Amino acid sequence: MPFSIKEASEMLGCPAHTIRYYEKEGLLPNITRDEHGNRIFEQKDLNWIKLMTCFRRTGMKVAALKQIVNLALQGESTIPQRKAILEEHQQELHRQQHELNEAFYAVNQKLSIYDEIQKGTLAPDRDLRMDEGKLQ
Amino acid sequence: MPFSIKEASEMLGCPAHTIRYYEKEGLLPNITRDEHGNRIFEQKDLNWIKLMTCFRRTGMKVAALKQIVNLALQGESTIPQRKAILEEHQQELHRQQHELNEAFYAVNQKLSIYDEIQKGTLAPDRDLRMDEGKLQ
DNA sequence: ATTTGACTTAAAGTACGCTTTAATGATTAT
DNA sequence: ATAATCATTAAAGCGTACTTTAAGTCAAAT
Repeated sequence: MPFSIKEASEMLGCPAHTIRYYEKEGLLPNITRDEHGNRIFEQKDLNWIKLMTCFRRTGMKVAALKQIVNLALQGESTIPQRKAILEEHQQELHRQQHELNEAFYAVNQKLSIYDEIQKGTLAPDRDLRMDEGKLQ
Repeated sequence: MPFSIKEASEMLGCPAHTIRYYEKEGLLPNITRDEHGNRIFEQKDLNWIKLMTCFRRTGMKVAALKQIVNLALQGESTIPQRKAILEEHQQELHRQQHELNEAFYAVNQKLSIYDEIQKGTLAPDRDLRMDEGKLQ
């Protein structure tokens, strides 16, 4: 059940150096060590790292994650603050969803313009243009 | 119909310095100048900048945008390469959508765990844990 | 025995995308 | 006339998140 940093790294798809970096930054407060000082990862640690990387990949800053951890370590009374941080990230996710939708629209439009040029349906001089007004 | 850099900046919600930086990097090849060397932005320029920032905000690198522009300047024969770049970005958008969905799930779950702790429905010692197995 | 490989640390380096600074010039307002 | 406001450039600086390097410890394999 316990894993080495290499195993953890492989299971998570996350470089061992990055895991050490996260621990140093205070994102992983409960990683124990064996008799040689080597890190031991349990399943719950992997789950926590998964959560951290999930939030990181969607743009939450290391400093914000650190803050959540620090608050959690102070106990239940800090739940309102933690909630506020997560709700802020939820907002950020909504913003990203909006940007993603716009980008999907734009890339699809560009690709179909290319198709039309290649089929000869469209004059070829629109290379550096958007179709006016369609992108908010 | 023509705009100063300040007007463009305000209309786009993008710092003037950033617009200059994009031009210097070759992302905006067709910006003309007035008799004093000041940039003049037309609606089509604004549309193009909008497209560039849309792609940038979703993680496309400045170098990739530059490459698209360079290819477009070489004419219609480069459409296949441009298409390839855009299709790669489309893949990237799908990856981001997946990450966004995971993050939405995780943040919602965390928030409802907080709610349950506050309502007394859940024991309060799960602060640093994910609910096992629910996040892929 | 010694080589191989996994682990440790602290610190320096890198990539990227701006952002700020500094030095200068022109137009408009008072 | 002079100050404020807008513009220009090149270059330096910055923030973030790693990533790499260097130097070392330990245990198993040859």
